[in-house]
Amino acid sequence: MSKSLVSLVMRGSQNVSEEKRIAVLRAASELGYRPNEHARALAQGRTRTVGVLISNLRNPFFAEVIEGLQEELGASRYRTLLGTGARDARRELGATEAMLERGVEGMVLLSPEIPAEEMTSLARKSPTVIVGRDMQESTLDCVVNDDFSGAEMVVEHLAGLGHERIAHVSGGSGAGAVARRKGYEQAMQRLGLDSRVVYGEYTDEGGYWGTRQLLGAEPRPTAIFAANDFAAMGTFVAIDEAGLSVPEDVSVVGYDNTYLAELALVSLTSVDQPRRDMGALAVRLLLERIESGRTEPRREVLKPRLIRRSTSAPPR
Amino acid sequence: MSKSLVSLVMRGSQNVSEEKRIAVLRAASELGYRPNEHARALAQGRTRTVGVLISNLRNPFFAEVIEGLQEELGASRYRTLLGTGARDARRELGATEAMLERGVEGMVLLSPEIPAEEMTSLARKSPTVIVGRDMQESTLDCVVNDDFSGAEMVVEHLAGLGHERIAHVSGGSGAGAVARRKGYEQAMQRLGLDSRVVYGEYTDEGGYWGTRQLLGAEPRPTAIFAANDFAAMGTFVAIDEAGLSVPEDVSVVGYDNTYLAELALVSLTSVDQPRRDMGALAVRLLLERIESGRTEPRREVLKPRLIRRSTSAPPR
DNA sequence: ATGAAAGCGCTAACAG
DNA sequence: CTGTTAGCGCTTTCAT
Repeated sequence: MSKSLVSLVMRGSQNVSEEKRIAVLRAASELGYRPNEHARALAQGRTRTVGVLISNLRNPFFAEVIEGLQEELGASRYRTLLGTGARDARRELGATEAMLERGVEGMVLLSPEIPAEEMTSLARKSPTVIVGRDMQESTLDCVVNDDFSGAEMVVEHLAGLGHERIAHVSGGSGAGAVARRKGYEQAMQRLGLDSRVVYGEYTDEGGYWGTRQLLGAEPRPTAIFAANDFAAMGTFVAIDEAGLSVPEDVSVVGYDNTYLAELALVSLTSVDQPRRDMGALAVRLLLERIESGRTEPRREVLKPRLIRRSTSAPPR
Repeated sequence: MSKSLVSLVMRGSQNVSEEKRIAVLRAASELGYRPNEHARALAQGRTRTVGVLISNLRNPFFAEVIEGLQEELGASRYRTLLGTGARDARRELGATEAMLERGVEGMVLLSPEIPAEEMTSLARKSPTVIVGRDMQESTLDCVVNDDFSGAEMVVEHLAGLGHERIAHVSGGSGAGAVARRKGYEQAMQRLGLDSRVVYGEYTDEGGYWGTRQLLGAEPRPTAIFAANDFAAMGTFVAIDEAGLSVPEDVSVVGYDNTYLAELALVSLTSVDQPRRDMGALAVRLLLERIESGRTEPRREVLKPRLIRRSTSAPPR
């Protein structure tokens, strides 16, 4: 019973007699034997592991993306190596470096803050795909949702309910915020309505202050498209403070369809990004590079969908 | 310029001439050299890595625990290996197995669902500490918050405001739910008040249905202690449906002080667990086992604190 | 201060 | 079908 025999058994080779196989497996479990990944990686020169960088663990957006990711990865018999960035570009880079030292064969970066140039040089070292941050003219693969058309859907939905004064609290410099604003503006224009945008942020404070501005001027909007669900939470507060109510006086729509939107207390109409699909697609792109050696960049834009809930209704 | 020289330089040994050191470093950066963790781990026979199992990525509770964890780990020059369980005991076990194969020197499990026996046998293979799940009479280390006294604090707070009919929507079989209920009951009894507990869950639905029961019977409570913040969200809905308002008619207090509680829209009085500290403490316990070889189990119980916000006020 | 050589636990030819 | 042998890239004695 030599090492190679054990090795064959552990990898489930066909060329082993049933007798030996059983003997090996029993011995292994009795001795509590566990194969050593490091030795294996070293000998094989590969790891079948891909690194996944979570820029910010607090963002509930990622959980589902990662589920989609891991499912697809598991199906291809790859393992995952998770890293975190604490939403700081330097730490993110440190995390990618650590992953590379651990021999990942490729990386998926979830909404990284890493500057574009550094990203390009990263991608030269190892196949890389970005999720949730648009890399327009890059050599990198990315998968994003179509913020532009998501915003259009919001406007169409509200206009369809009869709203004309539809305002937008933007997401400032957040990921996708510009596309959401542009989608809003273009849809408004197409429908012959006047745009009204105030600067905000992807936070409830941002939504709050933006909405205060909107409600402070006449004529006030009958509907507000908040840059994301968090901002929408702030919008509610400002509306309430103004003595108005949702959706009777003002309709509110968010973006991202986080579980905030799902809470019965909130029941926010919002735009859903296909998170699991985004994760799965990212893996497929990555494996194309790893296994088929594709090199020309691809940019996948997934269609979001509007989830109607209680915060949008026809104007009075 | 031999391999050993390079090795010395890479680890910053003193016994290298300045000349050679520079030469090596320059060559390394020119060639894009990156040390191979696997080879290193194999040669050294150790990894300076600890595994961290996140049972459920969706739970926002973990982000801060992990920050505390990683900070403390970094300070001791250890690295982190993250694994996820998707709140399923079998997957969690699979994840721990994968970590072990990757040679972690110990593990921190965050609110794992793994059955107690399996956990014990796990801990025999590798030093292990549990965070967020109480292992009363176990051979394992654990760090938890004091759910019992947290619940007492809630009751004292509400009683201090003048409430007498204080009800509790329990967390059913969730982690810490029993201790929270007992703390509530004991504090009520000590204050000479009648307990009223309905069975719930750690979800907004659980809070909703529990609260409906409470409000359906006379005399209705003037304050409700929900098992956690999510349940409190459901409590709000039920109170609203009953035509009552918070905190005028009914005060509400949650537990965990998640960011839900912080949202201006919610502004929920809640009990805060010292999450970062819990993470840091877990690491210290683990390192004691790894480096000092401690074997007798320790159970650390951290005091939570009450965060007063807008949902608790004196009764009418 | 630097180089040579052995070996960590495994896999991958190759031989039997 | 099973055993032998030679590395994978690094660290670690031990010489020089």
